[in-house]
This record gives sequence, C-alpha cells and structure tokens, in this order.
Amino acid sequence: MKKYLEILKKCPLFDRIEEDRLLTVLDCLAAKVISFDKKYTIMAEGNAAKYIGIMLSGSAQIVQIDYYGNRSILSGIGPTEMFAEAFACAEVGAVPVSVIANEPCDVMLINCDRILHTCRNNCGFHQQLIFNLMKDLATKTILFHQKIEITSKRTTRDKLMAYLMFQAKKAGSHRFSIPFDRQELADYLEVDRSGLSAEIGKLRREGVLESHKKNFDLL
Amino acid sequence: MKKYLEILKKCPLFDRIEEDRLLTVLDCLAAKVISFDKKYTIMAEGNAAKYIGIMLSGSAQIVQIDYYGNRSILSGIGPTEMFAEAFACAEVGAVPVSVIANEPCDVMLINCDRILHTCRNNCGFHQQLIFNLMKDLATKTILFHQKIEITSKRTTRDKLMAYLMFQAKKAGSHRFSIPFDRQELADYLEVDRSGLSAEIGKLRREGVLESHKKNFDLL
DNA sequence: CTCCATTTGTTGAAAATTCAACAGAAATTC
DNA sequence: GAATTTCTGTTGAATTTTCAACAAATGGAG
Repeated sequence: MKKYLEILKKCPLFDRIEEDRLLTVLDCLAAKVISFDKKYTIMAEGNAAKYIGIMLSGSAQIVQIDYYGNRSILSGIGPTEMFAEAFACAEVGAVPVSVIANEPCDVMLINCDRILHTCRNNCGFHQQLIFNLMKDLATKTILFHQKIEITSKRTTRDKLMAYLMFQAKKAGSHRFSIPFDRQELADYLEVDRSGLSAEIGKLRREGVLESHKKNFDLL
Repeated sequence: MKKYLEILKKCPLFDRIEEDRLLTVLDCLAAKVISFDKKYTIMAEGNAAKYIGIMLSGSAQIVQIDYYGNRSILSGIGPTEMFAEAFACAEVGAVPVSVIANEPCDVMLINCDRILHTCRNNCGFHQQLIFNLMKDLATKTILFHQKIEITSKRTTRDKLMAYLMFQAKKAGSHRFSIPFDRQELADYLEVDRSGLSAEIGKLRREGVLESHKKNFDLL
C-alpha cells in the first residue's frame, strides 16, 4: 500500500488528511487495490454500487452502451481521480455505467459504508472524508454541466468548438492536447466519427484551427 | 419563517434535523426568503455562486441559453427541492446557468459558507447538514447521468422513448404525466419542438402510446 | 524491416433534424 | 364571454447527420 502514498496524497478524498495517518485511514477503510489490463472492465453496468474507485495508475473511461451498441463516454479518469462515488454515496442499488481500462491500471476500491458510517474505532477522520466527498461531488456535478452544455449544441461543429474552447480554457493556452482519440471524442460529443473527422478537416481548411492527432491549436 | 416549516422538514438539506431546532438552525444560517413572479429570473447566469436555493412554493427551471438563443433545460425544480448547491459547494465563482420561475414562487436562500464553515456558536448541526448536502449532490449527479443517457440517443424518437420510460418507471405505472409542455420537453431532450410533436403523433398512430397534453400512457 | 492491426480521413447516399410558416385548439385576460 | 395570446400539430424544403465502405497513414509486434 505504501507505494501508492504519493498518488493518494493528491486524491481529493484524502485532502487534509495528514500523510502519516493515511495508512491508518486506509486500513480503517479496508481499502484494497486491484490491477486491470488494457480494455478490461473495472466495473460493469448492473454491478452493486458499494465501492468508490480511485485510479492509482493508468487511465479508464466511464461509458454507457445503449441498446444499439452506441457508446457514450461520460468522462475519462486519470491517476488520483475518483469514480463511481455518486452511485455509492446515493446508495442506489447498481451502477448504471461501465468503467473500462484504457491501459493497464491499478485501482483502489473502498467500500463507501466505511466512509459514511463512523467505524467503531471512532477514527475521527470520517467528517473530513465526508466533507471531501461533498466537494468532489460538487465538482463532478459541474463537469456534467459542462458536458451537457457541450452536447446540447445541435451541430457537430458547434459541439466540437464548444469542447475545444473548454479545453483551451482549461489548458490556459490556445495550444493544447485532448485525452481522446477521434472515436472517443465522437463518443464524448455524441456524434458520428466520420462526420467529426470531416468537420475537423473543414475547420482546418477554413483556418479556424490546426490539428495533428490529439494536438490542437485554435487560431 | 414559521409558515415554511412543513415544507422545509421535507427538504433533503434538513433531513434528521429535529423540527423544534429547525428555526434555530435557519437563524444560524441566516436564511432569507424571497418571492418571485412567473417568468422572473431567480438566479442569472454569471451571478456569484454563494447561495443554495430551496424552493418553498411554486416551481422553476434550470436553463442554459447559448449563443444562438437555444434554450437547454437542465431540470425542473419543485417545492422542497434545492438548486445551485453544486456551484456554491464547489466554490466556483459564478453560476453557469439561470434559474427561471415557472409560476409565482417563494425561494429560500442560504449562504453556503454558513453551512460549510462552522459558526462561532458551534451549533453542532453542521456535520449533519454537510452529510445531507453530500447525499443531495450524489442524487443530483445521478439525475444528470439519466439526462445524459436520454439525450445521448441519436434520434428524437429514441430520446423521447428513453425519457418516457424513465418517467413511467418513476411513476411506477404506464400512465403518468410529465412536468413539461411541448416546448419545454423539446428543450430538455435537446430536439426541435415541431419534430417532437410529429414524433409523438407518429408513435400514437403506431399504437405505441396514447397521450393528451402532459399525460401519457405507454401501451 | 516487414507485416498486421488500428486509426484517421473521405466520399456519396439514405435518413433524420431543423427551420419557417401556418392553422386549429386551448388557455388567459380584460 | 369575447378577444388575444399561447400552445400544439402539420407540412415541405433545406440542412445536417448517420451509415457503410474504402484508402491512406500510423503504430506496434515479431
């Protein structure tokens, strides 16, 4: 567990938990670590929603696959980030999404009950964890607002531009790279991949942007 | 303030706060009540995100208006429900949405700082309020998941059917009524109103559903 | 380096959405 | 209760997306 301390220190769940107490906390929470290979399913839609996930290394995506096989990417998850926390906290029965590994990754799983309901040792840090969870959930809600703001646009072009603007703002520069390949970006924007490629080509010819793979430059 | 106690008891923020302490709590939080007429703006996009809102009577909608004037409805708000809590809790500068009154309504506003940061009187209920906020934010996150699941469908028909299925499930019956008129439903589903009307007509002729205004019956 | 699998860009046809305009129904106002 | 405003459904044309198929470019494995 020790080797993950550097990552865990940066996880929003453990904000303001002193490093020298972190191991004790993890013990009290009965945290466990599981490794997954690329493309493996970390959580499957329909699974019991008991666990909060923390990505320790590697990356994954939160996806929904509908009826016809259309994939919708809700978000990407990188090291220090949490996932499935809303389903665990809201105590809904099952997760309505799947979490799929992008690459080999290590994941920490914590049974949410251990956080929400004070343990018999009365460890005293539960209040801080609950506060941190609240902050995290508020942040996630805002990310969803952004995704909805982007995907509520009616054309591929407008969705793409809205997404790129957000990314530029986040990067603090007109040059930035995105965490998605073309198919993934299409699944995040909820549009057709080939139409997306065509639109990027058109924007390039119009001199609105330059792009090479995952790198973009808004002119 | 007293006349709102019955409503406030049912607000998730005050879950497990005893009724006879509620007035004290409201006082400590410096809660205030403001009334709005139909169509009035309760919060405007860009306003400081300091306050958590609680709808006491009447109803409102959370909307985003883009560049071209397209309205996107994020959700509807009825009595006992909270709004803007994510922006206040995440301590982002400004609210990225507007809240518009559907009808005359009374709204309680609470400065979020008063909840998050324990007051000097050390009232002791802040922990419960933070826990309640966490629960509420988790629930809101799930509602956004549902909206994304619905709007990520590619056709008006699929969006509409996904929405109606959720409503039927929520109502626990194949007969139910929805909280939106046609234009509002279109703005929630992020589709064209006339196309939506056409699709409802088609589904009716196909015998998939019956509908009269806001009332639906899935056959 | 070569082969193979994956990713990206392009195209044209089919399908669906959006847009604008209008008419009838319903609700509200005075 | 008459007049006016709002809401709903319908239509056809223009725009846009989706779908399928393919070729070029890229990247990795052996």
